[in-house]
Amino acid sequence: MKEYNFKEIEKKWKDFFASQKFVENPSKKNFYLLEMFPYPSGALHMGHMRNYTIGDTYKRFLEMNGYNVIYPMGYDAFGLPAENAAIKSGVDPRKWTFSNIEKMMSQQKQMGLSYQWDRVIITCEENYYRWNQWFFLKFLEKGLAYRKKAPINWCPSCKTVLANEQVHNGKCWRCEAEVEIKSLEQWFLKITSYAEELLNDIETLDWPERVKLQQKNWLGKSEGVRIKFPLETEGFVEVFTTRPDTLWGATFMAISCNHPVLEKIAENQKEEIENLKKIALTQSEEEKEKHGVKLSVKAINPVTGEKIPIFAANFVLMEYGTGAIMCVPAHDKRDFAFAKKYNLPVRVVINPPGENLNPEKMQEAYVEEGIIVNSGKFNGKNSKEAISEIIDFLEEKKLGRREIQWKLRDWLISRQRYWGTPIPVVYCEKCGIVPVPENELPVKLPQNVRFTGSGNPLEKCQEFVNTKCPKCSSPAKRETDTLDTFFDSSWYFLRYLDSKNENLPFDPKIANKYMPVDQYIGGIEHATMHLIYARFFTKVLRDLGLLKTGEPFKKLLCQGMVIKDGAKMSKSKGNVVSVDDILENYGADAGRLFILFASPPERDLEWSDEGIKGCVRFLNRFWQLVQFAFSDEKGEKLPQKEKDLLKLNLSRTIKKVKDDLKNFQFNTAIAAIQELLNFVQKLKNLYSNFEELKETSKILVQLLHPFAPFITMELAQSFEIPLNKFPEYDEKIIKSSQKEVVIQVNGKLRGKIFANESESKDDLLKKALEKEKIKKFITGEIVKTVYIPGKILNIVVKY
RNA sequence: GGGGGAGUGUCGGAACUGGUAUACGAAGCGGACUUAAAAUCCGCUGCCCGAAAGGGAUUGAGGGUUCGAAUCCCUCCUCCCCCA
Repeated sequence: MKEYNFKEIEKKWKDFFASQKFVENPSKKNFYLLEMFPYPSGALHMGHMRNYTIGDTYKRFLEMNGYNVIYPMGYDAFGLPAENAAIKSGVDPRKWTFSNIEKMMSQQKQMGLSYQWDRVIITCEENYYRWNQWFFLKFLEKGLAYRKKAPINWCPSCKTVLANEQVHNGKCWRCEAEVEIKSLEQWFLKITSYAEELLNDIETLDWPERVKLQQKNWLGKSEGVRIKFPLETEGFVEVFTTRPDTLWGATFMAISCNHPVLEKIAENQKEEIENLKKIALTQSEEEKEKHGVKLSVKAINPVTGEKIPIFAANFVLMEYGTGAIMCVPAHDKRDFAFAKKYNLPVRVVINPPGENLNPEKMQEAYVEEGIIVNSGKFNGKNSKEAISEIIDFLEEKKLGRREIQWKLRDWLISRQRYWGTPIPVVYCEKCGIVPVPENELPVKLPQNVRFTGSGNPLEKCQEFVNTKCPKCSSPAKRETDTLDTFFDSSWYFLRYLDSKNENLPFDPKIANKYMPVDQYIGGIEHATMHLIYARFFTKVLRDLGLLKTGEPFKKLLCQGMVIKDGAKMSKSKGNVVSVDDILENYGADAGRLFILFASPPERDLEWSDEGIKGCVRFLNRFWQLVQFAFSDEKGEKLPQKEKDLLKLNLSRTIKKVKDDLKNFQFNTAIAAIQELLNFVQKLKNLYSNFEELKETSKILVQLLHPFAPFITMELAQSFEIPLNKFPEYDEKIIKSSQKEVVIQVNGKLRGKIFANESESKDDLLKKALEKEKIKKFITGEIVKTVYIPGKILNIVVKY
């Protein structure tokens, strides 16, 4: 008998799996299955392996159930690591990236992933990023892209811009110099104009609740009111608040140190305010202490008529709301702390139910809802319920108006980096900002640049920077910023569908046929950024007439992390398991099987070397059994009872595996197959090569195929087992089978009786009472019996 | 600080809609094969009492609803993730 040699088998079939093409059978339904494409950082890690194993298993299952499945793969190839490698070791980012892609692709092929490789896209290739530029121009035309000043992290020693994650405790990650905040003109996309729609459409998505919630929080819609506070001199300052129920308790006001009103009312305090600005810039939100400069001019609380002090404060942002807030120390934590520090009055306007707060004795702000006091005609009302009434009152008196605020900011897409999509605009002294005409795309990334680690290499590349104005042909300069790589990943799923199109990013007819993506699989870390940007992009493309759908991903599965020794795998912890080692030592089938078996997909997966050995053992037993079934070995006849039981178990297992796979419950599906194998093996030990063993093995091979494609493919070829259809089960056999009914006395297990589901309660009770083991617990009068057919009979006895 | 998720044997994890808690796998123990080991195969294996038959307690802690709770409700504890 042939031994199971995974190396030989996997080598034999990997190219076959990698050469699969999408064949559209019009009588079958289409299904678009998508996995998040990787950043080509070097080699696959276990998180990738988990993501793709889930996808490929599901894809094979769908195909066996009669779907045409679109299953593409690509590489998110622009980004910082390539550029950092160039700075560090002088390698060309392009070469670095492509050699990583080659490595990762070969690993993916070794895993047996059956991607349609003819669709592959690599975002750093011209035929991809030119369409980024094309989209940028469309955004510009539609008024959805604009320039404005925005703060960036600047390392004065490396002379470069840093991403947030490259700033560690206010210092540059590479040279540890203090990071400065600089203000630069940068490009933004107006994602905020889609905020309302992005929020409303969340309801239509079949996504995990926690991701939907994270998106809602990220968008951060708050309904409130804009209130005018007159100044004692002249003019007014507007504040935005979601808590107008506390307006009567506003005893001071805080405004941003960049607030324009300061020009008028704080001329004599300029120096103090400048000092405050410095604190605001250098400290991160977390460690920032609340500082304020008391202004000489006071404001008037519009409902109490009281004069209240104004502070320029470092914790009020000009970007959010109106750049000014009303402060209610009694009912807001931050205001309370500030009031204590500067010795400001605290006035209670909301009492907890059944209690009267004493402002002098309060240790902390009372932020909950309660009963309104000290607020004129609203006294005695519930604070939360009264909010809307109070806003009506303010609108009526022309003191304020209803307003909606969002936490969502416009999307900053400028990166002062080389390795990204050049933003296709030109700066001309005469014409200003001029978009590069469509027919001149792509604006190519120059190849001969130097990476010094200081500044953006594009700025120093003269043949790139110097150009002619497309409008007036006078000398002009190119934009040297490149696009955020989230731009690339916001539409890649559309390019897959028509990856070779030379005239358009994709043909709308083709996209409309397959969009939206039916199932998207990826990590939870993308719950906000990528998944919001892609949704936004899709809506814009819909409004450009390129797409019918406004939502890209119908269903989403977020897989958990792969951990080892209780911690996330990372180089610094030294607990990284290499994908190459797994494939080399245990094989792709065993690796896939273990990943799916060890934990349900959405939960974290604890890696275990012992665990994967268990999967190797299972595959070995599986191989041996099927080989034996198709050998010349003779067997005995199965007794009728065993025959029936085998039939029942087959149907039950097929049903369970099918149902579980539909719900991504791979772990229990595999357990069911193992259970079946254990059962069949016991029959084999007793009856050797019994007649039904061949048919049973065939079903086992078919059931296991989506999980372990190599071993099953090899067996299928040897013994002519079709793998194009998922096996079928007989519902009748499952329904009519006898079930073990549990007999309880007062809720405690006292015995078991086999019975049909049609068995009557009285008959079963009679049978139960005949049993000595059960009878002895009936020590009093039977008050009640509860019978769930096929499950339990509970006899309730009174003592 | 805000939001979310999770606590079940020695470990990873099962348990349908409230209905046999611990499926499946790992580890452990015993046996077979072997000169020996590994591999493989067979059997046992959550805890307490008991020689056994059997019985009792048990799903982070405490309480409640119910004939019946890992599952539903309340209070509390611990861990993880995301956002700030």
